[in-house]
Formats: sequence, C-alpha cells, structure tokens
Amino acid sequence: MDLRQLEYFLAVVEHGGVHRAAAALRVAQPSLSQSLRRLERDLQTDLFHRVGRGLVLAPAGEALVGPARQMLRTLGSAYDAVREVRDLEAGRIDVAALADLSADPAAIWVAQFRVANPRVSARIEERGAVSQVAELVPPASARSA
Amino acid sequence: MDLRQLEYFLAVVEHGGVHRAAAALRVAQPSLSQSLRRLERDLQTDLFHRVGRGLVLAPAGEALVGPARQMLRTLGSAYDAVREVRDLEAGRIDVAALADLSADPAAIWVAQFRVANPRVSARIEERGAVSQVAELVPPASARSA
DNA sequence: GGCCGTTACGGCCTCCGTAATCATG
DNA sequence: CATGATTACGGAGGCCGTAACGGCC
Repeated sequence: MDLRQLEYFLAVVEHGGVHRAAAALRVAQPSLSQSLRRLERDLQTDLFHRVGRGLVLAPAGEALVGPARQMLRTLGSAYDAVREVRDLEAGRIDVAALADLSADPAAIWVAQFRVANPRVSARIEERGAVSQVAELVPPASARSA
Repeated sequence: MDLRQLEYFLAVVEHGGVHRAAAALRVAQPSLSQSLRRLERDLQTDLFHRVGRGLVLAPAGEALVGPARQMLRTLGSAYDAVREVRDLEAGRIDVAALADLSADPAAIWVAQFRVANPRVSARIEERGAVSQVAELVPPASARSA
C-alpha cells in the first residue's frame, strides 16, 4: 500500500469517477486506473463495483476510506512538523574556546554562522585551559536536545 | 514521503543504528542508508546527526517520530479493516426469480454460492411475472450498501 | 584491524504518459 | 457517435542487493 495510491483512491471516491479525479489531480486517466488496480491487487479485493461506465464503492472500499483519510491527514501534519523545526530552527548556541583560538578563527566562524542563521543567537566564552572549557558543557543527563 | 521509508526510519530510531535495524528488518544496510538519505532529501533536512560511527536524532527527526508512528498504526488498521470485510463478507442475499428459472438454473447457482460463501445466507423468492419481481427490490433511498 | 555507515553500480518493479481498445448511454 | 474506463507499451525513477570505500574505535 502506498500513500500516493491512497490519495488517488480518495480522489476517485470524492469526485465519483476516474475521469473527474484525474482532472482534479492533473494526471492522466490511465495512471489513476492503474493505481486503483495495483491497490486492489495489493489488498486482494475489489474496492469498487464497476457498474456501467462508472464506479461505486464496494464494502472493502468503504472500509478503506476512513483509515486512508486519517493517514493523509497525518502525512500533512508530518510535513508541517518537520518544516517547522527546519525553517525556524531557532535557539541559542554557546561557543567555548581557548583565548588564543577565540581571537582569530572562532570569532570569524561565529560571525559567519550568525549571518547564515539569523534566528540563532551565539555567544563566545573564553577560558585559558582545556579543563575550564570542558566544565562549561553540562553532563548528558542535564541536556535536552 | 513513503510508508516504507517511515518504517525504516522508525526502525533505525528504535534500534539505535542502521546495522541493528537492518538485521531486524532482514534487509541490507545500504538499503536502509539510502532510504534515510532519500527521506532526508525529500524533507530537505537532516533527520539524524552523524556523530562518530553512530546516529542520534536531530530535531527534525524527533518531530517526525510521532506522525510516523501514527501513520504506521493507521496503516495496520487499514489492512485489518479491509481484510475483515474481505474475509468475513457476511450478510444476507435475496434472490428473486421467475418460477421457471427458479426450478433449474437459479437453485443450482444459489447452492454453489452457499458452498463458496458459507457466511452468507441466501433465500429464493418465486414470482410469476417480471413486474412482481421488480417490486421486491426496495428503492435506492432505502438501501444501505 | 574491526566495525559501522556510506557510495557505486546493476537489475527489477513501480509509476506515468500517449495511443489504442472496449463498453455503455 | 460521445463518454468514460481499461489495456498496451515505452521511458524515467525508486528500491534492493552485492561490492567497494571511508571513517572512527
């Protein structure tokens, strides 16, 4: 079973025919017809009764409508959730470095980073020894993500 | 986005690595690796941080776990719902026929049907004229499915 | 060197479109 | 005939496996 097949299946159900559904989806009719066939083959049952030159939902098709709608809704929310964290990606980043590093390379890197990620605030901590730098990062148990 | 990609993604998350997930899914490691890459390309963001020789969830990956689980759950329920109506397919069927038809062919057809579909009860109504047969089928507004 | 993840490549299947066929009103 | 659904067929892309490569312990 494939999400695209479910999308096409629902389009056929809602538009009441392959022809209208294909026009709404901007695809060719044979593509929809083949997709339905594959879906029916996968489910080992007919989803529509072929009556005359039209289609009417078979019992198995009715059983599929609900789950199919829910899956496509969840699909949309999945894209939304990912897009949100991808686009916003806001937060704060702390850069700890030894003093001599912070002078030349680190400051430039941070500057470039801030230009590239304007929604993230950056801060530099200077320390003289490696052990002091290490103390600045909290233990794993206290980190969130 | 593809349901198979989501299944693989969740397997990697839950088993904590491509190697273990591939073993659990009985597929080759490169297939999983490619699947993850394609999913990340589709979503235009990294789902994991590649740290050392392991993978840890990136923010976008965390956002995807919930919807992915829900979609796979719904996928299972969709298969179940379809299988139920396909296998059981219980109900009642009424056969209306003219008297001379009910004698020879119809009775044999019904008998064969009952052998093939033991969960469906069948009944034969005999009538003398076509108009009387037609009266037995309720109007479309009264039919359920 | 061993382990784990990632390309590289070849085969198979799915998906789509165009063209042709069939059935129905 | 006109409409709508279904095959026939060729090309593009996805998925999987085997083989080869790269990077940490």
